[in-house]
Amino acid sequence: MLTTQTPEIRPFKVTIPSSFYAEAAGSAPGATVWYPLEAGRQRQGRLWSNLKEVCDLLQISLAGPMAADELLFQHVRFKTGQRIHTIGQPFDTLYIVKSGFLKTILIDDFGGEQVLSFPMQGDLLGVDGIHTKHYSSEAVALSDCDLILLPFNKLTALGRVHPELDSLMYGVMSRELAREQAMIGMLGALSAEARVARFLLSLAERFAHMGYSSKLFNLRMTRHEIGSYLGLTLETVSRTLSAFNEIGLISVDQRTIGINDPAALKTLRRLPPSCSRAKQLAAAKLKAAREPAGGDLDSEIKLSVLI
Amino acid sequence: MLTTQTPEIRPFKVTIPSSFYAEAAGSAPGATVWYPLEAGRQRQGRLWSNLKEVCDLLQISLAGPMAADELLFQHVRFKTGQRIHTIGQPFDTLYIVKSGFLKTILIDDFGGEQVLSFPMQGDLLGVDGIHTKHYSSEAVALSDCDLILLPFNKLTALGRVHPELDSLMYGVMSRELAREQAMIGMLGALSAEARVARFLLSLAERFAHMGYSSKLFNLRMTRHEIGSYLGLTLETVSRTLSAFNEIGLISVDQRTIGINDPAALKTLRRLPPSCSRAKQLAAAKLKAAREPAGGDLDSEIKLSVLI
DNA sequence: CGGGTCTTTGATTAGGTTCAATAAGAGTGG
DNA sequence: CCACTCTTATTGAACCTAATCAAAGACCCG
Repeated sequence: MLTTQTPEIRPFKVTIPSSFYAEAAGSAPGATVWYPLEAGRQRQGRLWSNLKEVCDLLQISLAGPMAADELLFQHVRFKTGQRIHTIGQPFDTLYIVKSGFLKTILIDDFGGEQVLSFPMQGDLLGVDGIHTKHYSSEAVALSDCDLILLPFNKLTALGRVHPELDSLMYGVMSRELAREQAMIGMLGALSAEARVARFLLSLAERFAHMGYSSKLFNLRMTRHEIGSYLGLTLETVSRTLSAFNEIGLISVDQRTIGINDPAALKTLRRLPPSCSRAKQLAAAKLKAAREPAGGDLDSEIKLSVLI
Repeated sequence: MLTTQTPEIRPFKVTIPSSFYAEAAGSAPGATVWYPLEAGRQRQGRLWSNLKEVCDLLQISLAGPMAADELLFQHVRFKTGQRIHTIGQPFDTLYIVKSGFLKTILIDDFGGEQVLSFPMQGDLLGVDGIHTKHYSSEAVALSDCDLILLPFNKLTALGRVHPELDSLMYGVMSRELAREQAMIGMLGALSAEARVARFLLSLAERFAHMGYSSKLFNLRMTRHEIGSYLGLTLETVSRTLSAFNEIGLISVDQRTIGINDPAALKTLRRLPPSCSRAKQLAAAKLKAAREPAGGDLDSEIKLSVLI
């Protein structure tokens, strides 16, 4: 299962040749330059980050004095649709999202993809690969992305020189774990509406933290991907969004979402019947139509409903 | 939310006074004795484990030579029903399960508990507390338990002396993360029957790994707890178990489970209609009764439905 | 413009929850 | 030891949420 090399056909291929990673082994810990940059590749934007930038990005405060600019971490860019890593691929590096939006997925026993998370700025990718030395999930760019490389063997080697790195990693992994626990809690206990509401709120919070508006933003993912993430179908997601829109909690226009009533979204457990009233009425009509008790009115209704 | 000190009344109280943990801070890294054992407490059984035992328990192979018996880890025993840690409690130590069975839970926005996992031999507890310095979940003993203490500040301090410890921790945390991802995948995608089937199989595997029978074992948790864990109601769990029993996949007698057809359980997606036949027949009857094409029966039914 | 994907909305159905009643243990105290 | 209670488990019936099936509209991109 873990050895699958994902024979599926995908829209894009990873453009970084494996040789790009090949030189990771065998250089001294603490070296300031890790990988020769391939000639002419991805020169736009900042290509390196120091430890401070990495910590800021991860929102982790590093105890003790930092190793300043001694440690540099290389960036890589991915275009929309590209895979960062695939299931079963040998694990060697972690990634921190500097900018852009991604999804991580699991391929279930037959072919269907299950969305696990939507990483964005400050999130860490690839942690699931440490244990088995193979990635157990797949990461795909939903927009053009700028990722910071954290080659894992380098990281552990550096951990011996700069122990604060290990603390940093513990913190990040623990946060990830707690986040997944919250996700499990949500999937286990909440209704469809509550899931969608919380999803929107969590997006809003994350956008706010990145300096974007928490009141108005664009979804980078499809309804299908949202549904997969929330354990719902795309139709249910769409309907729920429409319902929220109708009662004014949010404003929906395709992938543009306006958050109008965050408080209501936060406390929402089930949708007040006022909005599903139409549905209920229709159901009542049908019911009434099925039990005619004799009468012309009844037949009329039956017609209007059935035609 | 995280600051909740769990005001709920619980059947048991933690018997270890907080002063037991108070001396964790401020001792030298690498010390072989960490905590004074309270006089007369829990002397039965082995009280200390060395690093090798810990690694064996965690099923993690430690690269490089081990620090032999220099590092000793203290055990603590908990009785059935006791809480190991609660939500919001300051984080200071990790626990490895040496023997016994537990559950970890989340308390959702109103009071209901959501089961996150059923830790047993070799599992690690408390990792979710590292990031915020407060446990974000609660662990409860489902049977008498023997846990190994891993005071976290000691662990990080020791990591500087014995870097293999950090690798060990990365591996364990990564495994935990991958496990939770699989859980999310399951909750998002599988039917009730498939969830129960997988749950039984995973229990069987874990029992087998501990040297117990994978064909016959006792559940340590209630139907309610299983349901919470799987995102189902206790009734659904009970019914599914009964259905599996009826078609011979398993044998159920209260909490004693016999696994008869592991292969079928593994590949099961939805239950073959043969077993829900009774349900279908009943439904068909009702349907037939509801559409009698005119007659006295109609009014009768209407009455019974509307009143 | 046309073909693709994505989204919305409707109608129907099925799987799972809820409510309810009963039964079986386990523990407690007389 | 038995009656009593409390928790846990089983089973039935009705209801309801969300999935499924289906069709049409919106958007994007070559």
